[in-house]
Amino acid sequence: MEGPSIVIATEELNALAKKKILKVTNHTKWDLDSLKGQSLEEALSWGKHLILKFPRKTLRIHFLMFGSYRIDDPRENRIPKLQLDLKDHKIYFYSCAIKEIENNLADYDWTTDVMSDEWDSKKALHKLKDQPKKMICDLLLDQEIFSGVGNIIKNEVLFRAKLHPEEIVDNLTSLQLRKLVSETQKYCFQFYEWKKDNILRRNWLVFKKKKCPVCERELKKKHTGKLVRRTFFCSHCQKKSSNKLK
DNA sequence: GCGCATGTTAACCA
DNA sequence: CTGGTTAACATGCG
Repeated sequence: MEGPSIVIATEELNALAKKKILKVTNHTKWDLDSLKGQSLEEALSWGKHLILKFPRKTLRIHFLMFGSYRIDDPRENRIPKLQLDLKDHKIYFYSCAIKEIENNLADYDWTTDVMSDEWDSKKALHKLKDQPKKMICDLLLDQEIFSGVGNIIKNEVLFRAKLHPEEIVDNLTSLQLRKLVSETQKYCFQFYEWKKDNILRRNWLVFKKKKCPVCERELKKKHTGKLVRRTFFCSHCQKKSSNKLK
């Protein structure tokens, strides 16, 4: 689950804040009995982290690849990692990593969170330039630069910015790098809107696609970069630019 | 039914 | 210490 999906989760959960938790069903390794009688104070997100603040406890939930949550409407034959029963609603978290964290959230730097009001694009640009030999397909997935960006967003951003996934920072102009950063934020918010409207998949331009939507050539599918993550790209529209003017 | 994939961490080894 | 590899986690899809 990627950053924008976590933001949607916080919105759905915040609608249930301040309601007393009547029952806790816990399959994590943490002792969460004390949540009973408390209520969710606030749900926040940092990148792909979902942070649940309770008066005397703070949990961090990471959905990894396969995790999910439901509000009411539980999955059949599945034991949730954590279930919180309120008076009128039940909240279920499935196959996720749940961790109790310190209540002070000062460890989180929201300037790196692409979905945050505090997102600092200049800082991201500098961090890119600090790693001139790295491929941009890897840098986009670096949670210390673009917290919340995942592999789907990476694919779509690279196509929109017309950049080759295996391009290294050194070979890009400052303009191209700024474009990369701005397209990332722009697409993250687009992802968020489409996801809410349930039309995310149908708007993918390259992810899991066969043909380039612009030139109609066959897309390349390759596991790129040091991270070896799946990348769909058009080698005609996303050319390497080794001799660009700086 | 197999193999892979919207992801991260930790153990292990060179 | 650094960097690379592997496993673990656990589910849906083609």
